[in-house]
Amino acid sequence: MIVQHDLSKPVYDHLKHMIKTGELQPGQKLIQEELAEKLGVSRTPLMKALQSLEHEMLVESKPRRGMYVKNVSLKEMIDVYDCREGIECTAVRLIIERASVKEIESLKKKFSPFIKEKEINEAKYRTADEKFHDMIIELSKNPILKRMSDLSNIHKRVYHYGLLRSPSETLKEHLAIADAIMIRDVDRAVKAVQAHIDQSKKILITKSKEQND
Amino acid sequence: MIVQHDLSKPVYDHLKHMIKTGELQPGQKLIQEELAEKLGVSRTPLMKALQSLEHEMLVESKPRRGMYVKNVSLKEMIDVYDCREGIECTAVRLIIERASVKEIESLKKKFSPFIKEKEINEAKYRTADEKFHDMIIELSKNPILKRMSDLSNIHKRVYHYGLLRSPSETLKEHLAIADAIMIRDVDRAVKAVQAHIDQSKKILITKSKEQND
DNA sequence: AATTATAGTTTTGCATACAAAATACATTAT
DNA sequence: ATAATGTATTTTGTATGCAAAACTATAATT
Repeated sequence: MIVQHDLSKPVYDHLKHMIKTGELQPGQKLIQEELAEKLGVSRTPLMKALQSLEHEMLVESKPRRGMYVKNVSLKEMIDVYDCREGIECTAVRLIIERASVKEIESLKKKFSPFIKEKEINEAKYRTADEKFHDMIIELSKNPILKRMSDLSNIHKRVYHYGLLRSPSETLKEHLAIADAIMIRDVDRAVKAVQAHIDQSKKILITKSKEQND
Repeated sequence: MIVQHDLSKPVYDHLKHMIKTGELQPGQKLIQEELAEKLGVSRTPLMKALQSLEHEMLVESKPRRGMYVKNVSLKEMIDVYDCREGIECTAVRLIIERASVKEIESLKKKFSPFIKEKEINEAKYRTADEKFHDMIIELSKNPILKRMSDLSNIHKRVYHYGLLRSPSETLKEHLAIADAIMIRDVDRAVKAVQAHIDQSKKILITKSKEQND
């Protein structure tokens, strides 16, 4: 038997992946024994992993009823976007304060492959988008901010509602953020982040209104 | 035996209280069997509660070593303050957007008992201070922001470092925040929040520098 | 005397057993 | 046929058993 120091960690990673890929569908009930057997562990480390995912809002616990893959509503998604505005603005402030030129350059590089292209590969762009926002949090070098960001990781599932805006549209905004950070202009960077998030939020609000008709 | 739907909830509350009051001291190791017996439960619901507290950064887990009451460093406290700036600015934005006049008035009322007093009772003021900041989060009516705020609840333990600033000094700032929200002036409210937090952060940074000498 | 080795103890992390709650199913009554 | 009731099954939440890791204390070695 393999000696593991913390079985719940690989289980956590695996479950997260299964949720992200849709192998576990939103709303799906997670039967402990069944899942535990599938992953080859007992219910103890499985539950520990599920609790972590619950804290990240990827999983929902209904007491005495069970655990379910979280079904993210448009309302919640809007709430998440409101939060991210605060989180990312704080992050860019900190980056401008403490990140090196090299680090900031690596930020912009995330999008350089797309600048000259006419037809942007959506999947690739989406990955770059995610990494860009992740990197903003990383470069702020604030572990607590990172944890808060993880808490709203469900925002990455916004794609379940389809791509909100075209890459050509958001690419400009992403570059504007990176450029403002590069010249260490806090006000401009904050405004660029706010504009970027607000635009996407607007789409969500429109969709939300449509849904309620 | 009393029928409980979720034993870990009361255990969680109890532990949180024990940490807040200092019955469990920062840095103290939490021995599972010992604590479980003391609280009259088994290790299973105890561990569930401890994991929740770990996510809130009130408890720290060292793998294979055990759980410890978190010892908050000045560095971390500064990180928390940086985060709270983002969180609370977002909150006041949302409050101005969606809170009723009545709700906003209740915010300011938190400090009305202190306005005319010459000598402010520190303990009472501290409680009002906590409730004021809690209420800012509540009134934003964003459950995810609330969770993020809970994640940085350790900031409430800043008092371990002594009262950072005099009530007479911060009272003005608190009222300025409330007033700006009252007249629904976003820019002013945001600036008031930033000024308030930055002032306290400055003290922390000074203390931190002193410590490193 | 200080450091290392070793035996014994404690404590963690995982697996599992078990009772109570929730759910599914079948039987009866309307 | 539908609703209601009772029974069987599944599943959760808690307790507990057990092996391996970590810790402690004592003895051995330099």
